[in-house]
Amino acid sequence: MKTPHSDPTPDLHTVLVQNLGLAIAEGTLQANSVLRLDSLEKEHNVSRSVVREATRVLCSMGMLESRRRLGTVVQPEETWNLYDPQVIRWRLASSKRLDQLQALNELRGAIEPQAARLAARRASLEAGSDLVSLAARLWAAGHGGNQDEFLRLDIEFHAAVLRASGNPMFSQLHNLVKELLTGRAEHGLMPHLPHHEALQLHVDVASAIQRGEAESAHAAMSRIVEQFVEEMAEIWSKHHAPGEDS
Amino acid sequence: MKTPHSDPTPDLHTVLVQNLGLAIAEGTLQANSVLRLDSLEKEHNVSRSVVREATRVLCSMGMLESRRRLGTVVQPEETWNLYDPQVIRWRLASSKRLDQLQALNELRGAIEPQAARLAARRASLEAGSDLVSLAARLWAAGHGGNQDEFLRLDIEFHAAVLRASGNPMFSQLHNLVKELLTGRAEHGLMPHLPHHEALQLHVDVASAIQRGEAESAHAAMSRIVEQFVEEMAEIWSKHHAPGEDS
DNA sequence: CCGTAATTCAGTATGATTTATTTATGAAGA
DNA sequence: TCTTCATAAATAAATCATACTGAATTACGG
Repeated sequence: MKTPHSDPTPDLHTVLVQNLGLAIAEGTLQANSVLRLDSLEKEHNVSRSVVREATRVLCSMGMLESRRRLGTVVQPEETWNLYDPQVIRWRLASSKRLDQLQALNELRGAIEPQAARLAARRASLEAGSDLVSLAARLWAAGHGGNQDEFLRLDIEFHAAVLRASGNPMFSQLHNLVKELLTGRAEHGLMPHLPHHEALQLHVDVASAIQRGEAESAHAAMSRIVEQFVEEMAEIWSKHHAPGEDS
Repeated sequence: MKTPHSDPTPDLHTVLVQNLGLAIAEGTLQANSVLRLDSLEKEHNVSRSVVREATRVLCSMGMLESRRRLGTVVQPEETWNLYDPQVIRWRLASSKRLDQLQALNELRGAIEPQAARLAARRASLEAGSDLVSLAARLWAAGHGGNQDEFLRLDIEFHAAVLRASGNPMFSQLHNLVKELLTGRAEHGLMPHLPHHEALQLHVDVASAIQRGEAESAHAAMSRIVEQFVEEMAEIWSKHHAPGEDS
């Protein structure tokens, strides 16, 4: 058996996209900087095709714009595709990580309650039951102190609600929520025991959706997100005594 | 003076991205179809580099995935970047236009009220005043029956609120709102005279933001979006007697 | 059944050529 | 002298064509 999780050496253009994307997101490559393709070739020791493909991708993300006779120009943040998964990751990896986290939390705060509301209006009986059972298992895992299982079910629950909204644009944000939840766990910003209220709220969301009570579903989901942010902020402030960062 | 709005012949790779993107969004190229680079070369009469750059871009949008020895495979909708401006346009141009419009309206319904709420908490005095004055001009244009001016100001108003939210991910969605508003106007789905209530609601949003009344701002903006959808649906149903589509 | 070779694509490299755009140039006109 | 405008030169991206590398799959032979 070969090692199951060894990335089989990513393609060169992928690496270059990564490098440039990170540098632009970080600000190392400032807006309005001009890059020339042939210098990128030499700096990164790759061929023109690789450079072209990479820059082309970054152009479509709004991070570059290539103009004849000028070069390819680094674009300001306003034109980036802030919803592109890669851009999100780059921003999370940059020094503006906290700003990005806040933006993502606010986005989540806008989307998830609305998704819950729509789910309550649209979810099939089956989907409703699935959500209720998911919430029950989540509740059990929370009370049983099984952190890994709790995280897994939490992610699955929120993905299920988003999916039940019937709006593909909402469904797609399950990746977002996933990143936020795992991010919180990885950085030790999660309380050892999930708050009882939070557990109950998940159950409330599920049963409201099952019963078609749109406004209750919306309200409960709003509380979940609010609590999430509050908890994170609280534990964050404990961890970070004045004078720290990163 | 040369004609000001003549596109200077788009680059070949751009055209190819467009063609393939449209075909995939439409479903002409179904998920799991396999494309080969050299056949694309011949079919579109372009060189290898053009094909590679185009497919690379579509890969980064999640619409293609290229695998060695296999070819490049068309991906299902779930993996597309539904927030990419190009993808949004392609979906709006496809036969699923109505579904996409609904999804976008629901997204807007989630984002804008939350943006108004945050704007109320964060907007500077100056930004608040600007909003109020913008709303006043909007109100005047609405009452004066100046449709073009009304549309222009409406777009500007919503963009300003999104910007005032302080969340760049929200700000970026001003393009979305713009497309929805202009789309409505272009398709004759706009009442000749904007409803008085709608005009008043815009004023309400602005003054709530100026005063820092987050919940009022949220509520008023919610009503605006609700009304927008209702109006569109109403006029839509009048235009489309039973048995029509397109 | 397993290991090896052949096959088949995408990935990379490189040289030559075309095209759009800016900048420089210069001639005609005020 | 200074403008104006057309024209030419320069530059870097865009395109084309070809060759070569490498990974994954299939076919083959033991």
